[in-house]
Order: sequence, then structure tokens, then C-alpha cells
Amino acid sequence: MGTDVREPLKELSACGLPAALEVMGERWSFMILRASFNGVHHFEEFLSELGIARNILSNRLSRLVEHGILDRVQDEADRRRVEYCLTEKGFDLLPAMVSLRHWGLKYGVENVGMDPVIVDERDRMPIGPVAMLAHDGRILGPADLNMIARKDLPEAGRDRREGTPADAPHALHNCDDPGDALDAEPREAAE
Amino acid sequence: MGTDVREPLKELSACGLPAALEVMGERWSFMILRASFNGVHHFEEFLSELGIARNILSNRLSRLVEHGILDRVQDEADRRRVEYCLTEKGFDLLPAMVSLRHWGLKYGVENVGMDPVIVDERDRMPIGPVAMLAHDGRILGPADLNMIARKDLPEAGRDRREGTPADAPHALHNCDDPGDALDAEPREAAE
DNA sequence: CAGCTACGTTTTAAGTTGCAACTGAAAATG
DNA sequence: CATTTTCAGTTGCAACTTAAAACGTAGCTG
Repeated sequence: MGTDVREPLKELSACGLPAALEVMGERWSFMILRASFNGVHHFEEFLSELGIARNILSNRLSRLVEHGILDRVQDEADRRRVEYCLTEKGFDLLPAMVSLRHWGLKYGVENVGMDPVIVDERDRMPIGPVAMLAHDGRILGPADLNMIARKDLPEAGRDRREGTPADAPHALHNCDDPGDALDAEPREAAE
Repeated sequence: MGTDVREPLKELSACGLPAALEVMGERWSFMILRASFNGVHHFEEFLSELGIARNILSNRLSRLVEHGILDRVQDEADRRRVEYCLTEKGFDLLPAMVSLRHWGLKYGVENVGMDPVIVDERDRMPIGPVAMLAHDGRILGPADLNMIARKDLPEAGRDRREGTPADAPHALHNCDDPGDALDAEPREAAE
């Protein structure tokens, strides 16, 4: 009981954000996602990893399952055991999570360096930034963006949906301006 | 009063996520950020745009200002008026916000297409996806990632921080095609 | 079976959030 | 300069969330 959706968080102006926040805007959702990505699968594991109360954890896990972000599977061997596994929908939240993580690292006061490092499986090097890409793959900085009404789109883009890659899927750097960009760290990467 | 940080949201394992969630994890923060990016600057504007209560808005704006995400500037002409403007730190949250937005769009049930569309200022086409990049700029999918302890990094990556672009700042698509070179077309500043 | 583990629910108490109505300051108006 | 309007912030109270601990219930284990 008591787990009622509070309100669709202002669904006016059909935008994915309220929808996303309806699940992930809750107080422990992202931490659970992170733990999940970290390899945590069981109730008691989440419990001790996060330091959350049992009832809240129970509630959040149910909610995440209900929304298809986690999958609830019974262990064959020990049937009281339940495994919570990320679905594809859950995995798709990774860019958002990683982006938040990077932001928190960049501006966080008390962080010297994250400990669980996300690495590229191929070369096991820490990953780079999370970037917004143009339809043709160029990297966009905040200054390159604009928000307009759908009806004011040029015809060429009318059929294209925000968030979809174009047919030319490789990314190009939008190398014009100085000091733009989410990768606002020193270009030389050294610190 | 009353606005005390609840708890650092489990700061163990120094990670940027709890830090980010400390501000942006609150119930209206992202919606305010979105409105802000949308060109909303004044208290009453937020009020009617979001349908939030005055005190909550007041509280959230203060908190966002306190955390350096918004700047609170007095209007010259009308000095009771206050403008809330995104700082660079605020703009740096865009990839996370846009990523959430896209996720919500992709999986949202009731969305046919967002109305305020984010476009590339250069060609006014809807932007593409938000992607995680490798240190050398390749685009990474969820499956390409791994989470390891910092101490287990190869020496080459030991000094590099997650979230920073390497010195070769253009992005490559992660298809094994090695001859897939690309050059970024420099762009003229728009508007 | 007794005891333990994994998971979840209920209970109770404390803390937060949110809306509405109020306060108060700075323009605008007459 | 008194009055009204506008903008922002505060207070009061109801509704909700959170946490900690007790309780319930399967399913293993000895």
C-alpha cells in the first residue's frame, strides 16, 4: 500500500523527461541501478550495499520491475532466492547514469576519483565523456543546442525523431568553438 | 530552514552519482532545469510552466542556486525581479537530461513525439542520441562497458579519469572497420 | 522437526513534501 | 504620498515517505 504514483510530474508538452522521472526520479532508483550494473543481484546484497531500509528497497525493486527496468527471476537451485537483473530497458539508462556520474565527479567537492571505474571492455581504459550527437554524428556541446516547437522544424527533419541516429552512424567532433562542450575539461586531458 | 541535506545518499565508494543526486535527485530539479533550458527565467514563469507550489519552487530554486546550477541575478529595470540563469555547471547537466528525455521517449507509453524538440543550432535538425564515448572517441554501447576497481586499471589508464576525452577528440564509431576514417567539418558559428 | 536464510510486509515513529493562505518588499499608478 | 499590483518568500497543516524493528513465509539444512 501507499505506493501510488504521486502524479505524472506535469505531463504537459509531451516530453520524455516526465516519463523518465516517474520511475527514476524516486529517491533510490539510480543508486539501485548503479548497484545493479555493478553486479549486485540479490535483495540482501542491495540492502547492505546501499544502506537502505528493507521496506523501501522492496518497494523500489517492485517499482523498477513493474516498469521493466529490472527483471525478477527465481534462482533454480535455491528457490527462495530472487535475482534482479537489468533488462535492455534498464541498460538503456546507462548513458544517463554515467552522465550524471561524470557530472558529479567533475563538480563534486569530496571526490578524488571514483572507485568503481567504468572501463571500455576492449582496452580496459576508463571511458570518455557522454556526448550529445547531432543527427549526422558530430559531437554537440550545450551551446550548439536549441529548443524549438516541432512545427518549426525544417521539412527535412520533420520526420526524424530526436534521439535517433542517422544513417551515417559514426561520430564526428564538432570542432569549432573554444570552451564549449560537455567535455569541458582541459582538451589535453591531463590534470 | 528545514532544507537540510538528508544524507549524502551513501557516499561510500566515491562515485559522482550520489553527489549528482544530492541536488538533481530532488523531485522537481530536472523539470526546473528543463524549463530553464527552455528559456524560462522568472519565478512566476516557472510557477505556471511547472504547476508547482510556490514554496517548493522557492525551495528548489534556492537549492539549485546554492549548488551553482542556476545563477540568481537582479533585473536592472525592475529590481524586484530576479532572473534565474543556467550556469556552466547547469549546462553541463544537459547530456544527462537529454539522455533521460530520450529514454523516456523511447519507452514512454503515452508519447507520440516530444513537442519542444532539441535541435542542432547549425542545421536545425533534431539531435541524435546521447552516447558514451571511449577515451579515444569511439561510441560505446552498454555491452562494451565494465566496472572494475581503480587499482585494477592497466597502468596506461591509471592517470586518466573517467569522463575525460583523450587528446584525439573526435569520435569514432565502434565498428571494427579500421579504415573508417573521418574528418570533422569545421562549422561556422550560427546566429 | 528445529533452525537458518532470503525476501517481503506490517507497524510505529519521525521526517519531508506540497498546497493554500499569509507577509513583506519593490515597482507602478493615481 | 497613498493605493494597488507584482514578485518572492514564509508559515500552517494535511498527506506522504522514510526508517527501524517486529513479524510472516517460503525454502533450504542439519
